[in-house]
Amino acid sequence: MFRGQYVHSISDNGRVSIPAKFRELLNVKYSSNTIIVSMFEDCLLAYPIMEWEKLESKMLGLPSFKKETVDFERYLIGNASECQLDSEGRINISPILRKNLNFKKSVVFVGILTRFEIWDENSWEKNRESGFKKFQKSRDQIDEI
Amino acid sequence: MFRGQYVHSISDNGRVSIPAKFRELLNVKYSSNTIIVSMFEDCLLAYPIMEWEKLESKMLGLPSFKKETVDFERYLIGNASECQLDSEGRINISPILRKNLNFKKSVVFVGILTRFEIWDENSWEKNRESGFKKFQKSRDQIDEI
DNA sequence: TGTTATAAGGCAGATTTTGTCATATTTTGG
DNA sequence: CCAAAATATGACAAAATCTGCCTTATAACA
Repeated sequence: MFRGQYVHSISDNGRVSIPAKFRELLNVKYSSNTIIVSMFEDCLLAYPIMEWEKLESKMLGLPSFKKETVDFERYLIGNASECQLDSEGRINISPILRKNLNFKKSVVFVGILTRFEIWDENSWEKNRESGFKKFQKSRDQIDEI
Repeated sequence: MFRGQYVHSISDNGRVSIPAKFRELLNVKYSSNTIIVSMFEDCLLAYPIMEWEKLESKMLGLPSFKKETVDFERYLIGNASECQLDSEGRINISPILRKNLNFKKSVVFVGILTRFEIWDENSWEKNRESGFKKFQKSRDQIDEI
């Protein structure tokens, strides 16, 4: 499972290396170094290809002209890009995604079970301040599930 | 699957190159460089010929005099045009479609699984601002499926 | 038929992406 | 605590991609 945080620097042309722990998980558990990176709120969302395909096959079953489907797909699929880790364990983040999320110098990888997020370091710091409050709010609801 | 966004510039006479990733998918998965381009909301909608034909056969099953069928077909089929990618991977967008959608200098390709959309860059920017809100609205509904 | 407009073919430069190597830094194990 | 291994990242070269431009082909029109 993806867990924990790692800060890496991102090059001018958008290349960044994936944390070794995550790479190992991709190799061992998913036997694949292909991931899909998309947007979600204020960060990138990365899935091992296998997990992403589960999501996509759900989508393919939806009524394809329905407004809600289009809005959802346009956002989540429309921002998605497939990445192969290179021999050094790096991927490229497209200029569009970097611009959208204001990626500057350093990014933070945040592992979340079957996926991981990638934040601009500054955004992550800002979000972390309000994060604890959000966490407090969510506590009770989660227990009820 | 078509995914992600790519910004390309469109020439004065309406020629534009299809993103390399999309071209590859057409070659590898669909073994054809013929696509059908039609209109949809504020953008063009492009299908590999094979996917388009699936859509057409669905339509043939619809009650052909029903108001909704006629309206839908008149719009989607009536605006459709077949395009072959040239040796450099480019297609021409007809003057009518360009005028309808106000295509100026740059267009954005948005991959959505079995099809992709083509937006004028300005329209896309405007839409994107409201896009996240729409995505938020659709999230819960999608989860329930 | 000749003229103009539109579409298509193809080359070539600019830019971007990718692959590989090298080096600095961190982690690990004895 | 030190040596060895693993990791992160910078730098450079090679390859791919995009796009402007020029040319040729086709169609539209007077």
